[in-house]
Amino acid sequence: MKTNSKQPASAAHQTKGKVTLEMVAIEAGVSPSTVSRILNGTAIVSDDKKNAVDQAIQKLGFSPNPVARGLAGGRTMSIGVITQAIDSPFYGAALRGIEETFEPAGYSPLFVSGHWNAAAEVRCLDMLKSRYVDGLIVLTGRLPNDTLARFAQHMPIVVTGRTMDAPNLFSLNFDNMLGGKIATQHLIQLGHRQIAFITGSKEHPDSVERLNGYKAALEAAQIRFDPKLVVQGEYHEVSGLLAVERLLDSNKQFTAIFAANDQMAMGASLALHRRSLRVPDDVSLIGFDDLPASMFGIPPLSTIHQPAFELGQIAATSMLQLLSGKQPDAVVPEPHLIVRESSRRFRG
Amino acid sequence: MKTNSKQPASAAHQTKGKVTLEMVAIEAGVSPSTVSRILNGTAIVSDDKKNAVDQAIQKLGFSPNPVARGLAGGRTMSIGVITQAIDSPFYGAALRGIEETFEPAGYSPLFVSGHWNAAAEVRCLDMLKSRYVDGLIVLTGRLPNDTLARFAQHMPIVVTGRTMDAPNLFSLNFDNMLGGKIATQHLIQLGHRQIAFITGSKEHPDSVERLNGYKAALEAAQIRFDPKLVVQGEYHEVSGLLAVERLLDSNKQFTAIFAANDQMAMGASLALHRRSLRVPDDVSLIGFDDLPASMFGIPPLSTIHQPAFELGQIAATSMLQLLSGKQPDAVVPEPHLIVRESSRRFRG
DNA sequence: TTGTAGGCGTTATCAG
DNA sequence: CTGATAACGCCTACAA
Repeated sequence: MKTNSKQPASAAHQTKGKVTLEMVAIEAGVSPSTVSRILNGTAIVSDDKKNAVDQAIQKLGFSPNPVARGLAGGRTMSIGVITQAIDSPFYGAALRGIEETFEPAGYSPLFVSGHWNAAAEVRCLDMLKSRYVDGLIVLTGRLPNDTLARFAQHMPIVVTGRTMDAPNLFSLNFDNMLGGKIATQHLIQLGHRQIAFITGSKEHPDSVERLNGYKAALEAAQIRFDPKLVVQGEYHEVSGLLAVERLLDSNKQFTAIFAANDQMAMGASLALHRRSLRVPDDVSLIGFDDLPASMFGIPPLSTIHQPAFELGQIAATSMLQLLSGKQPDAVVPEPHLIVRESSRRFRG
Repeated sequence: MKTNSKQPASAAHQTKGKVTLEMVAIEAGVSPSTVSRILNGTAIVSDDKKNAVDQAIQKLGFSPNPVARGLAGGRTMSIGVITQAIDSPFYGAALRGIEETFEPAGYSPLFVSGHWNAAAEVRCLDMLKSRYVDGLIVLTGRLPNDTLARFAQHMPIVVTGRTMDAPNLFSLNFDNMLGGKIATQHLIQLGHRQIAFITGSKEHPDSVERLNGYKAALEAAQIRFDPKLVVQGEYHEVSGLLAVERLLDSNKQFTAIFAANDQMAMGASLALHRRSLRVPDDVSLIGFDDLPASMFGIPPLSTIHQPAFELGQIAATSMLQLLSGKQPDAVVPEPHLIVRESSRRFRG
């Protein structure tokens, strides 16, 4: 809990007429440049002047104007954040993590949606550049690596959902393959051998990684991979529902389903329910992401926890480090299994 | 050092080096002020100059710098949006509506979270003002009306979740009372007479309105209002779950539950499930909001549809109108009932 | 109708 | 170390 107990001195809270840097300079009896230098730590200034300025700042309740800063080539104190849908239940938590870690640092995030569309993301990029953001956080998306690398020449970038190496850029990847493997292993350990997999959108790299994890787990358990058990989804509820219906209609036997995300798992669950198949009694189900809502599904959904909130925090922290010239070294937590009530031992 | 070298105008679409208004002016053979005037429609300019400028803009791929605009006192083309939690499943849709309607208009929203906390919202306000947003959209929250009215002197404001009248301010309210009434009536028409109500957070005005609707419906049906059937929740899943447990433990009889929002309904549903009470066979359940996920609950949740996405669109549209000097006249759609599978006729 | 000259609040580049 | 003096890119009087 941050209490931000930084109330400016006396009548400063009035904040009415804007206080400018120049006013501070006059009040402190120094030049504007000196004030600026103190504010930005751009150069060393004598202690007495520094004190005088600090006091003047307190007294007047001055706070630098980010817009003017932007124009003058300084820092805007704003970071562009390209998410893919502003209302995504998954990225939502990441945005919160970003917001919360930037706030105490005085930075404000600028959220824009890329809609999983490279062209749209490029537009976001231009918009953000025109607004002089100090840095950029890209939550996955489809921008080509080299576009990102090129952009990183202008401002620091933190990207998630991929691993790449470029100057002034830090990437944060989550081990989707491992997550997929863990989920599948869980089902296998429960005695399931006919495990269906609902994929995410074809173009999503993480979906294919999760599929790879599924295959790896199968192979490790010497279960033959059967393409007929793989059905295409698109990462949202209806697609999960439809996928299961197709699966059912195909008459392919299965005793468990691994959905590449929780939203599809929810859809799958409903499809099963409609056909009078009970979860987990008749078929076990596991999702991926651990959305807040998954805990309250009926039954509560077993899933792979993905640390979206922490991911946001880490991305923001890394950005802060980049901004201050340090090399970030954070690492995304490993996926881990959350066993709830949608999966259980297979009894033939 | 910049030698003021003109761009040879050809590779303009490259958008590389920033194109300034001054460059456009030179290209078109007019003065910067003329270009500005054309851009902002500030004054009448001769057709030929206008054409020349338009062409120059096309050719150079010019687009005005919002930061410079902000500093110079013009429009930043950005609108502050105070939402309450950036990852709220309910407001998420509204944000999307806002984003989508602003985009084609060239405005970009600045999303900040107020956390249902007046002090935090005031900080957001200051932050947004310092960033020279052209307008402000406030999604409910707890800011006092007069604070809003005062702020509206500086910039147009659109508020949701309340009805108030002030110059340069437009308010959009949803009929929560009616919604609550409709939900309760639905249950009553199904034959239920012992209907529990799970409230939202105490301080939320919409929660008490929904409760009022509940009471009104009861009264209209000549059912005595019983305070013991009202349990306190806090608008999130766990609180709904806990509320139902308390209700069950109180041994108070009931055959249906109306939860003041879908999230609590989900929690309630799980609590019922844990006690082996089936929805809707043993108890009918209805929520409020119609979250995207509610359609995929088990069973799919009956609820009151609240047009969050449209609300966002309407708020943004109204802002656009305010910005162009028109008086908004939009009105929020009325609540309506969505009957799904969590409610059914009572059979004693 | 159109151009010129300031100025918006900071930072950066020079001299001292 | 510190202080003038330009920018930054645009808008808005004021003049012409």
